[in-house]
Amino acid sequence: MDWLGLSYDEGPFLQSSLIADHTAAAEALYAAGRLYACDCTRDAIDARTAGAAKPGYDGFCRDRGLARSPETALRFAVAREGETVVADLIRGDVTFANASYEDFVVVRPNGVVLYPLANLVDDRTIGITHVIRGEDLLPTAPKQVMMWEALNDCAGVEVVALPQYAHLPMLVNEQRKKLSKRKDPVAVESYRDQGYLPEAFVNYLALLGWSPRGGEEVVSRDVLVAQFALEDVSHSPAFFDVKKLTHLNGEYLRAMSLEQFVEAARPWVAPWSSDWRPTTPPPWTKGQFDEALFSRVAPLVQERVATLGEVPGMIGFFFCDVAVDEAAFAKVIGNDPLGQTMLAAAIERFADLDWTATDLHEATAELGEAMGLVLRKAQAPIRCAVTGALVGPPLFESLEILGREAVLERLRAALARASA
RNA sequence: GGUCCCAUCGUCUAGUGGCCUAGGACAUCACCCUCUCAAGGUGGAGGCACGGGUUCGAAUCCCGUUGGGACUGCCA
Repeated sequence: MDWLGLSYDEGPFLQSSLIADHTAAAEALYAAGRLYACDCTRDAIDARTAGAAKPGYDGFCRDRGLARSPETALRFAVAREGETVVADLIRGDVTFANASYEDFVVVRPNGVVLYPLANLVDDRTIGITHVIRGEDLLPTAPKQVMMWEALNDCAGVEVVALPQYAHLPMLVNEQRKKLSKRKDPVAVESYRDQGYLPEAFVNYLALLGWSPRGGEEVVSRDVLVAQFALEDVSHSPAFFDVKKLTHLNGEYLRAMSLEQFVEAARPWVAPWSSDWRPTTPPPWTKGQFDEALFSRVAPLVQERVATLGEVPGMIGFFFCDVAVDEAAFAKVIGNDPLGQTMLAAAIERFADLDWTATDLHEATAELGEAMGLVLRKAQAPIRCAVTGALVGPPLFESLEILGREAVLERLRAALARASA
């Protein structure tokens, strides 16, 4: 929540500190005859209702006039007729038949007030105006409305207006099932760890079930706050699409200034100088890393990554020994005589050359031309020798930044490796 | 089983009776750009679940069907 910049205006409140209120509310309800004692065990209820059309508690103890004891729980006497309406900000009035609710337990035999009532009492005492939660809680909303109104009817209990309810659509997985904390990757921290920006994450989340006016999907937090309305929220479940999140994150990354990008990437490229650090460290050491060098390299990768976690892998060759992609090496150098010739020619040509990206570019093009190779073919062995891979940041800028000595050294090493 | 919710491209959505031969975004495909990869540009394919109504006119309203989901604890 902190990471996402989401904060609260008051609280947090500890439910345990409001226990006296919970008990008082339960007593008031009992005194008003809305709660009754019940000593049925689960087994007894099941035995009684086995084969019945309607499962659940059958109201057996409702009229038995049982006295309260350490063996009795307190159940709420739900009206047998009529209906309860939940005025939902998102879905409108949702009507439930009271008969479809059983007399649910509100207080345990040991006196503990259960969550549904406790939660509701907290809302009343804290002055909650809006209850915004997942759609999965919609079926329990009538119970709360019933109890809320029952409480308002109790003598000596302050009348409090019902809060506004808003039941948000569920977030589902590929199987269209409600997202599960156990089975699905819902940990926000892991997105931070992978290098998603909080602004992008919040932006994407807002897009799930809601859309900004005007059609522009990249919206700042200010616009979000100004435009968002519960009434506009979609009614149907949404699938969390990481691909789209990733795209959006890339847009945010590219929209940053160089300074912002460099700073945002710090935890991934220089974790030792950052308060927070991702679980995967960069392939280089603190001694190998060069802050100034990174600033020069950053523009090369800023528009090529969609998450900050991708940065280290893309620029490792600037700071430490190249991790050679064997398949790539074999393809353009090991098994390709032309590639080796190209390297040899480059070593000679690069020895004395104005060390600028432009000259490097031209020289490589000319070398290739002399061998009948287009530039895309000519640069491949050089790229592989220097960066270890066939894909990466712009080659000639990279060579310029890396410096003549390092480049020549790697070209020679690759050539030696090929003939070994 | 019962109750409730939901139903527009693969995905997220715009759409509140005529502006819809249904718009956008992600993904996807093609082309362009190009030193690789991206980014960017252009274009393509792709959807109103089905059936009845209501109406001069339905993606939009009503009913039904089908499909999906949630809930159904002396857990929170």
